[in-house]
Amino acid sequence: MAVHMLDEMDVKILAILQQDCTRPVAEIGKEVGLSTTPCWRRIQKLEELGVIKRRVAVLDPQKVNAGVTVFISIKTDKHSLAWLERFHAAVAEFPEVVEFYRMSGDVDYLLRVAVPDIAAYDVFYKKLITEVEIAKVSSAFAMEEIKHTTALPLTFARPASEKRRGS
Amino acid sequence: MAVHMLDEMDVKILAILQQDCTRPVAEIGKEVGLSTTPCWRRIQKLEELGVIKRRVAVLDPQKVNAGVTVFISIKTDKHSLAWLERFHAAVAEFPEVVEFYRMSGDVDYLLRVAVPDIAAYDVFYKKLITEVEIAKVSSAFAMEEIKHTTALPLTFARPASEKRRGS
DNA sequence: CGTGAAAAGTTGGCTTG
DNA sequence: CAAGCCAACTTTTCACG
Repeated sequence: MAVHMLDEMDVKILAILQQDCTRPVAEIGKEVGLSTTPCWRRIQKLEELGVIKRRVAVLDPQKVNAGVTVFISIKTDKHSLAWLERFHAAVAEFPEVVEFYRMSGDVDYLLRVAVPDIAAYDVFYKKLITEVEIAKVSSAFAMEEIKHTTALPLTFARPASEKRRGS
Repeated sequence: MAVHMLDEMDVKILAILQQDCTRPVAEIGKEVGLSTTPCWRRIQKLEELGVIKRRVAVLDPQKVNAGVTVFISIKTDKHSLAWLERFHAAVAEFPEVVEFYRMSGDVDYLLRVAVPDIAAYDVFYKKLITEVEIAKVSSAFAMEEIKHTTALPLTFARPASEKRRGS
């Protein structure tokens, strides 16, 4: 699953695209020191390789009535594969569930849920525990979103052949 | 902070754009039953209103070497405003920190961190506790990312004037 | 809201270091 | 093989009815 080999140029391009994918290729090219075509071809390749998964609009949660963020920790006692699969599918179905992880440690699952308000959360919560029976649930509300970015940290992974050359 | 009034049409458009913002306006228009210009004008307005905050490329975490997700819970004992501000700013600075919330309940802060591997997490962790002194920290690793979307649930908030008309 | 045309950007063939 | 040039094509954007 490692990087299929991204060079510094790719990383620069990705950094820009993670910030704003509407910028014209020519402009991006200029910024990274490339003319349009080679820059465009790199972007194509990054898309083919699946490094760029998609391009999406990011909405303001407040303004679309999804401003309340709740983290739900779940412990379960069932561990059969069949149960797991149904559980995963059922939870992932809810559009309110925007993130859903299986965790190590004392909590089995962690979900982040986006809802309009506390009342809506209560409704969601009831739907959830009706649909899937789970041993222990606990909710924690976010009071303030201090940072929330879709931009992943881009560490430049030096190709193996340059391992010993240092930085 | 409420919605500045989105109708069903806006919601349809936003749903599409949250999924894929590269689709031509004409095509989106066709899908929602609108011709190019009015569809375009709606998108413009949604951008002006800040409902659409930005358009970004979503990358594959594995493929850019940021495939390990860790949640860090922090409790603090300091509560002066000055400390808070410095703390927020310092933590938000780290590119590895992709989400950062002030929470209610027994944990004060929750962060989601994206790193290449466990070793890199350790490096990050040390940087973090060096930079900001915090009372209690605990880390939980995500073993599996079952769902992770940037698409918020779009509940159609009916305008006040239609309150009593039902669905 | 629809039409239509100019401006902007994308895409890909062809050439060159 | 990777970069640059250039021209056809697609999409955006906007004035006007």
